[in-house]
Amino acid sequence: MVNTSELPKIVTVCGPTGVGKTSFAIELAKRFSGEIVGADSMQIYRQMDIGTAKPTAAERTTVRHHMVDIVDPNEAFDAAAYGRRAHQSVQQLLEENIPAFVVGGTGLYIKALVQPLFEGRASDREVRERIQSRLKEEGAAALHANLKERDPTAAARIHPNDAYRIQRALEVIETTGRSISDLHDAHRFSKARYETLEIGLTLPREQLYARIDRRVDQMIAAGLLEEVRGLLALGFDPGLKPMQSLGYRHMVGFLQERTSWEETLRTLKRDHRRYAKRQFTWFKAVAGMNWLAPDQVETAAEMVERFFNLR
RNA sequence: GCCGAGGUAGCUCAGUCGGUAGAGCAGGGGACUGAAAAUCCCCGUGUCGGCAGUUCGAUUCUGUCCCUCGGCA
Repeated sequence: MVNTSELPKIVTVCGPTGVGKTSFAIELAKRFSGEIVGADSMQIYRQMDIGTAKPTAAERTTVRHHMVDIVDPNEAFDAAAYGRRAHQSVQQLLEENIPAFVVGGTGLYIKALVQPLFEGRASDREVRERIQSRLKEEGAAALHANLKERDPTAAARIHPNDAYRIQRALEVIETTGRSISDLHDAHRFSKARYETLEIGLTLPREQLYARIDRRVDQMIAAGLLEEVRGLLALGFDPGLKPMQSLGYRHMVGFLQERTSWEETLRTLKRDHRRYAKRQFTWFKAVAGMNWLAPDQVETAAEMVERFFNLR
């Protein structure tokens, strides 16, 4: 058993898209004169505001936000980079004695902050491109078969259709000379950087889905289509990672006349719902999660007080 | 009121020459260690509109009632 009492304390607030994390967290952080560290894989991108439901300028004046608007859409970024940079932000807050509230819906990012990922190395472009072209030519099944020879444990864990993970496993072998399964087995998320109070926001499925539908309509009304048109005009390629995310890929599909407007809205809402469901699956598996409704700020505040031993 | 068509999974429908049923969409569950708003896996029991009759057995045939949609009055 790891003694966590020595670790610095932070509060995390997570939950599915559209549940109301932003206003909840701002209200909570305000009471403790804390600051927010975003844990959202899309809000990190500048110029992508409407589709990512980024906190407004006013909200960010009320409570200072970190890890939002930190890279351009065409810059490389990933969970490990997030873990490093978010850790720096939190360190700084701790030094200044400011309570840190890590808020967002990207489970892997929160994990990468609290329990750093295994020591690997970002795959260099050459290796990644080589594997990608092999994937294109030979297909996922062939690469899976190849992985089975080089790292049978990983091959057993990864489904033959899961092209991304097959690719990653091969990358790790080529960049580190070791198998990803060995590295994982040695790592196992055994060390934590912080002691956390984990708050998960939830709502009955029906209510959440109604909120999501409404929120998508609001994004459209706020000019999501124009935002995407602007990004394209600035030269950002539709193939860029953030351009493949919810909302952005849908607007691109419409602009390229692949889908009607009606179909675009339908799939956009549907895909948001499916995303929310996947987030639930992730967060449900987090041990020690304290589930609350988004209007239970009061309860959350009491939990935070106890957590920080403020009374 | 009469004539016609139909009432089967949340929605749109298929089907059973009588042995209690299946697709698409929607939805649900799960995985997740440097692309994670990504990627991947698994999941279809529903008074076959109600009641009665025929039958060993009816969602399937017959009768009747209810409802929906057309057309005619």
